[in-house]
Amino acid sequence: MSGTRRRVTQRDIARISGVSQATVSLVLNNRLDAGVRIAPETRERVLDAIRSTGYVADPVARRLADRYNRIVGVFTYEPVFPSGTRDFYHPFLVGIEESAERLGCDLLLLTSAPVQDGRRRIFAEGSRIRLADGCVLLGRDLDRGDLTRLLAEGIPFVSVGRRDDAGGPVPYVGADYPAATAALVRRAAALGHTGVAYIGSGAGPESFADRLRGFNAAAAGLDARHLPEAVPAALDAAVAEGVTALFLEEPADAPAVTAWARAKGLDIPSDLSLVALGDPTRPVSFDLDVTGFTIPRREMGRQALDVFGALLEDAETDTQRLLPCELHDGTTLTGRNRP
Amino acid sequence: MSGTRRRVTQRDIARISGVSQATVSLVLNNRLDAGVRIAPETRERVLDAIRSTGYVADPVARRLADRYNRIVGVFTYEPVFPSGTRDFYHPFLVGIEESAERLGCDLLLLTSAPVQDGRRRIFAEGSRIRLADGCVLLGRDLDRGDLTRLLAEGIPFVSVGRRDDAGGPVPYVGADYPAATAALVRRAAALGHTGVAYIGSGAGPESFADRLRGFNAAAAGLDARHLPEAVPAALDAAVAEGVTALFLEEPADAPAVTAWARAKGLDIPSDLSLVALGDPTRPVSFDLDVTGFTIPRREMGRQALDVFGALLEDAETDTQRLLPCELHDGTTLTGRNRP
DNA sequence: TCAAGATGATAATACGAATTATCATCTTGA
DNA sequence: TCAAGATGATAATTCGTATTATCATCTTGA
Repeated sequence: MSGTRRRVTQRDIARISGVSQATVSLVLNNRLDAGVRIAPETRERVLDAIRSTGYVADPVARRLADRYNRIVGVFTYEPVFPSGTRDFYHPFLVGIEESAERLGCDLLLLTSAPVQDGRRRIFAEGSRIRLADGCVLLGRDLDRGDLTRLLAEGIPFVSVGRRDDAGGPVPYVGADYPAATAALVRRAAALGHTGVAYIGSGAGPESFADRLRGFNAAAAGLDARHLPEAVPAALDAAVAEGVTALFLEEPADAPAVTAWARAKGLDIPSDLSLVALGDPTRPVSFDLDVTGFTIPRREMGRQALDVFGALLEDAETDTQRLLPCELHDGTTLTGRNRP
Repeated sequence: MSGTRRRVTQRDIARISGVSQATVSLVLNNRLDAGVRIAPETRERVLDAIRSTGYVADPVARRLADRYNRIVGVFTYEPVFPSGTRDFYHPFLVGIEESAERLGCDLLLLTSAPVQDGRRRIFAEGSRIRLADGCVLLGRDLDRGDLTRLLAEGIPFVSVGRRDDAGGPVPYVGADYPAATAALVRRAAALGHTGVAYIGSGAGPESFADRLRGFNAAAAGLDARHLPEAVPAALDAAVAEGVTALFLEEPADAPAVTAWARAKGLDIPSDLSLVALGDPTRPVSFDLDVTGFTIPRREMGRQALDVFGALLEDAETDTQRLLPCELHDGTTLTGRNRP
């Protein structure tokens, strides 16, 4: 390469067009306030120099001066391009990218955030979050401390997925798990199921708690129970007590549950119905078309950036949104005819 | 938001411990050079203040004082998170991310680049390519004009995939298609195939031309032909003239070719062998385990950033690298026993 | 006793852009 | 003709950190 290359700076533009650095800055920011005046022909001269050099402000310097860069940080609590969960996270990113393109923003993948205790922390030493105008957070369970600090420092951000308050309301675009889960429970009830079970912790990440809440609300009149883990012993007991429909918090558990059922000589769905509360977070190869609902991942990503844009511009928006999930008619939930 | 709590700065630390800001910086960076001396007890005092306040250097300011902003632009000629080609581009990004994390760089996805004539252009009006220290280019066919201009302007960049000169040598990390293709042709020859055909344009992107070149080189003594398109008529003719092994430039065409063969009553591989020259760029669901080679995508991404780092630091490196492809033993290339 | 060297810390400045206060110069109107 | 206002541009400063040149002060040794 031709020796040492230096960025083109405002000083360079100033020298080329015969004005001061301050003038260049004023032209660039299109300042038209009272008190700031630039002669049209001077403005043109500066703009010409900018065009001919392709000058772009150094985002680092801009941030130091507290300006925006049209850069959105994307922070995930796992590697951004994970191998295992990529199929799950990919649609979110597709949506995010779509909106970014529309908004004319670039995405900064916060890859240099070091991994501590097996997961990333936003505010680890040297985190470059401040390079971006703010960030979008992706991941199943975010660190509560991170959220609190983001709020406290006034850094604009949006979570993909509903979040509980963290020292203040957290902006998010989530999926309406309670509604979707409740709808499926009601469908099961309408099909004659009276013994239903929720399989999964129902605690930890908000998305788990939300599902369980929806389940409990809709199962009020039924014989409902909650199995924190999909272990054979618990499943055995539930079935023995008359449970005929299982609701899976983690759809990736479906193969394991199916295997158990097969071993027990139970047919799905004629003996036992199976409902998946969402999409599998791990890739599973599976032959059953499980009834359940689909998380509007792409749309969540898209709207997350919309909310983010509104936050930056202090525009009025609904900063806490729950999007409806689409119910999926599979083959694993059928009518209950036995007495 | 709870008022604006100002960051703790070196100035604050300096005030607390009764020294100058410069001293704080020296202590922080643990400078022990000749000419820089800090009394142990002063150092302790400063460190105490740092510990008690939880001070962390502002990465933005730190970078401003640096020559580089440690941002690597990632430019793709299609959306970075495409739906259709995701499985193909994904591994490159994984590798790029890995190296970025190691280098302490952040990745800026240039999603704001406007699409013109159906593809993105680097140097459009308002291009933000100069936000970063340089960039990594991804895509099957890059715009020659863009490459020329990048070279002319001395912007550090590395192409993922080999590129022809564009007014100068283009730094790249590519896959050695000629070698891999030639190896497979030789293997076919060793298995008794004498009539072989290359299916695909063999022109346009460098990766296509490279494959055809490798094919022709290794097929010198055979009855070789080149079918620019995988259309039935051409395939019929080739087979009629004694071709027994097909080499697919675009592995995603495999299902179409297989369907044609099936319709003609040709069995793969007993009547006709099939070789895939790389990985499918589009997702295909397919039941055959096609013999061919695999592009070292992750490693290409990784090394691309290594080269990029070397370019930035004017370090000596091989800036044009071809990585070997791994041959994949499938079930579609077998011995030819007929006379 | 006094110059030479060692020691410890600081002032000044750079990095690149944004902003405010200020300064010339030119128009007016009376 | 001259003060008041309009016009156009700039010098100086800010953001937080890193670095270099410089400056006191204190030890030595002869």
